[in-house]
Amino acid sequence: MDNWDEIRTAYQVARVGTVSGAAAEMGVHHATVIRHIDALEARLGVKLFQRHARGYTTTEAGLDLLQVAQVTDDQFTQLAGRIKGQGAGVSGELVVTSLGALSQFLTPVLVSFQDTNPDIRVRYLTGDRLFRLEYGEAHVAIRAGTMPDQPDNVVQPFMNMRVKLVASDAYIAKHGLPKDEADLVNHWFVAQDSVTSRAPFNQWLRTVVGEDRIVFRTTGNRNIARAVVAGAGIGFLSEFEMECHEGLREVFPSRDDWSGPLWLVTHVDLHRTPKVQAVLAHLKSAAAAQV
Amino acid sequence: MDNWDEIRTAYQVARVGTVSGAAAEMGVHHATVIRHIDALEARLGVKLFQRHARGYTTTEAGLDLLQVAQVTDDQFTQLAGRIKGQGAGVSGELVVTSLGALSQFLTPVLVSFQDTNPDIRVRYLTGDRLFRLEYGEAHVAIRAGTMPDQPDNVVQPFMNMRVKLVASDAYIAKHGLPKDEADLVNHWFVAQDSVTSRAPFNQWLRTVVGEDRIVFRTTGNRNIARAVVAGAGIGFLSEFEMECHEGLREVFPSRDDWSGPLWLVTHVDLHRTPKVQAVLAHLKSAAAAQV
DNA sequence: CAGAGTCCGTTCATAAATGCACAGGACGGT
DNA sequence: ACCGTCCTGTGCATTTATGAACGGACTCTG
Repeated sequence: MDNWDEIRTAYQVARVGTVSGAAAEMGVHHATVIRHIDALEARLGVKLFQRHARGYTTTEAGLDLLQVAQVTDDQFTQLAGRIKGQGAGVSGELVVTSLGALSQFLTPVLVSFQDTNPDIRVRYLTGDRLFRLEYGEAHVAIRAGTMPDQPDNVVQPFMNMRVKLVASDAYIAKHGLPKDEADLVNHWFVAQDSVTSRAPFNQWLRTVVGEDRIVFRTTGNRNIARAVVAGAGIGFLSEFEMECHEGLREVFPSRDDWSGPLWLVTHVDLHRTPKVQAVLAHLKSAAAAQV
Repeated sequence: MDNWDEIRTAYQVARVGTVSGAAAEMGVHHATVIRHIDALEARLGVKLFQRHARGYTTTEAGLDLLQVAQVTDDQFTQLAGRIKGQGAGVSGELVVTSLGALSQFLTPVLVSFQDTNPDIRVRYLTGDRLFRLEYGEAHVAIRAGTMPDQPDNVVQPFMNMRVKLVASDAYIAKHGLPKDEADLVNHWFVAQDSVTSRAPFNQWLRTVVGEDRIVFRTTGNRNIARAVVAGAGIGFLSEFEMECHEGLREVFPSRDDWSGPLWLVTHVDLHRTPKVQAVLAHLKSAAAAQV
């Protein structure tokens, strides 16, 4: 049973009772209606209507079709209403993904967004795996590093992820503070496990101190923070992450070339929707307040 | 929400996940699928899918459409099955209409037809008003008189409605039996109220005896029979009607030119269906058994 | 009984949807 | 790293569906 348009035509004829009336209802020529009915009946092998000069009368099969198509028409109308309304309002699911390092900052922001938009259901995804916008896995992604330039993505600058070079009180008691930048080579460091990390502060660290000075490598910012707290060495931590650990002290003033930009990335198909626009505005105002 | 075919296309894309797959499923070119989706999204103002090189992923709106259209597809499939099967089998309603005079003969025939086809629901309509085949009011009509020649009707000879000239015992006791045809002018008659009746026996009666000899006119064969039983005069009764009244005797041998032919009439749209064919065969075999 | 108003059905010109071919991009296996 | 495969997207030729117009039949009403 393909060709749903013919069913719709037959439905209108059954409802109105005449070919002309159905044609006017649908805004097409009555010859089109006749052709649709003829084609549908030929395919089914059963007459749906009895033709006479006063109009078309349904047979039993036509009556059956009328009842089924009536339900379909109602459901499609409701569907159209839902879909159109859904595009307009700020409701439904909102999926945001980011680096795990940002959860400390993003979570309260998203909670307050949900608070001002009660119809929103937030899903905040962080993970090793990159959640891909083009597969519909997220509405908004927050990416770090160089500006993404995927063709289907809309990219906006978000904020700078400022990092600080910190050490625990235990480490300082044992090794002291670095006197200046040149003194760093005499200290021990905690860093990302991936040697090829393209984060600017990691690249800076690789150029300033040798690889052999990095005595503790691990995956994930959370583990790095734990290692620094435990006194394994000096490490880069985001300012958000510092706040939730005790006994950490900045060992060196922040340099501008450590901080990498963060990008708000949305898929072009979703970018214009009010929902995405609302969350983007909320995120940007939160970023402005942060500075 | 017009253009149900585009909904169907979107449904297939949502189900399969790729434009190419949906196109193959529907037997059309994938460019057609893309155009349908674009048109539907433009009309709704909302993206139904996120496009990427690996296929199409549903948005929330697309998922909603998928669920609604899934139901629709099921219902249309079931509908097609019902309609096709209904054309094939002998079931559902069967509407037969005839002169009221034939009910004595037709009713048991139709009962036995329903007995051998338990899925049939018989509606046997008799009435003053002519039930019209072209409006779908009946599947089969039994008509008397000259052969109907409406263009959309299929006409078959059915049987001869034989009538007998009868009188009640009470009448015979009072007026005696007519000796021969010429003696009829000395008797009294019961006949149809409509002077213009074109039934052959009525025309014969009008030529043989004068109008003044018809002392009792009424409408409907049933009332004529009652009048004859009551002794109002001699009258024409069908052989079926004679059987259900006591004290009636034939006063004159039947003439061939009294009997008018009966016709089985069906609408051309319904004539080829097994249901109509089955009841036609049943009626004709019953007529053959009658003779 | 006649005329006006509807409605269906068919033919031909036109507009619209479809199919085709090709290009470009992404992914996976070798 | 390269090649093959599968996917989407677009311009152009063609088929298909649609629209316009006319004729015929019926019904209702005055």
